[in-house]
Amino acid sequence: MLSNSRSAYQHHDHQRCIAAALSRAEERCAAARARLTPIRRAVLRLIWQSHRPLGAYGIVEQLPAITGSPIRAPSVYRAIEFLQRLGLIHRLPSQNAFIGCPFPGSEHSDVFMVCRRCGSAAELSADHLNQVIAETSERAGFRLESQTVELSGLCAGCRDGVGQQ
Amino acid sequence: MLSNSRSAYQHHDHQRCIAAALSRAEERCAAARARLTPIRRAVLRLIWQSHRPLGAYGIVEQLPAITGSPIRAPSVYRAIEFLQRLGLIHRLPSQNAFIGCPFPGSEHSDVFMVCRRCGSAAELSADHLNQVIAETSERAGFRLESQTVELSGLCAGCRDGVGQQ
DNA sequence: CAGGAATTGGTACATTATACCGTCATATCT
DNA sequence: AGATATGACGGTATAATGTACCAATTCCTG
Repeated sequence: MLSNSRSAYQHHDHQRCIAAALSRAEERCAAARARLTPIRRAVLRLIWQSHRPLGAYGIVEQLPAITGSPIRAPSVYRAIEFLQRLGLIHRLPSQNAFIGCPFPGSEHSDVFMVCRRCGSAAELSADHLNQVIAETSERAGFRLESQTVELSGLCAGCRDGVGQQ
Repeated sequence: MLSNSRSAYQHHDHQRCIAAALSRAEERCAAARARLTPIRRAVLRLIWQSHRPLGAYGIVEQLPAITGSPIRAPSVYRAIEFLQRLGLIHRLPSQNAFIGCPFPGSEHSDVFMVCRRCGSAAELSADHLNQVIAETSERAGFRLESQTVELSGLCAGCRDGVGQQ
């Protein structure tokens, strides 16, 4: 079972999180012969700034602090689309927001646990769960192609009253 | 396992679908001492017009044909909120659209199978799947409160090339 | 270097959703 | 029935999210 629920919900060296994500992104881009341009890199860094999903216009607001000059919505959405295509970020439909993927490149299907108190989202890819989803679809005569699973509730920290925020 | 995948994806007497949905709505409202006003009823009927999720502004456009006079967005959203609160409709976050719930009142958690070809969405509540989701959350230290599961793929009809649309 | 593809800049606009306030209807209590 | 509280609706304006389009620039490759 792949999961980043530890680091998403508990104290950790988040600078390492960011650095690791950017490093994985470099790899992915090299492998795909795609360019991690300054804008794309800045958008990815911003999305990784925390483990809380970030909206497109939140990015638009915060980008100038990184790039120096304002970047408009279309450019941000283009960067987002690129990062999504490479599997570096995911979109959480219920929030109109984006979150960094902790294991891009590895085959996995999206399951997100979103804490309603601290807002952090952890990603998880559990073979058993995926298998049951596949079986359930199959039994209903449905040919499953992709899935979005968003679980809402309380993360470990917030449940015990020691949440980060 | 509760599911309406038969009727959602195959030929059936859809007028009965609508009538049954409205009848269930009457019951729910009576039980909750809530009022199924003409607007709310018309919105519910429109959403049940097909098994394809319908957006709020699609409703705004089509409402005059039922009510006779134009109804603006805020009124539609108010009706939607009411119907959601009573569990009569669900929102599909990835589509910004709404779909009638085939089994309101009964305890269930939302799993939707959305056909990318015909656009129809069936709802399903599989005990086993729900249990595995609960277990997976638990194991990750997450206290699950609610869930949204959207499966995308091909329904039985479209898979076999005999889809309704 | 030339040519083509990819990327970005920027305006305008489309789509989805909500804040706000005034009015009207309904239910309840006396 | 009349007073009053609550709920529902009408309607304007605006917020928030997302896209179409075209021009300008940058980058790669022959």
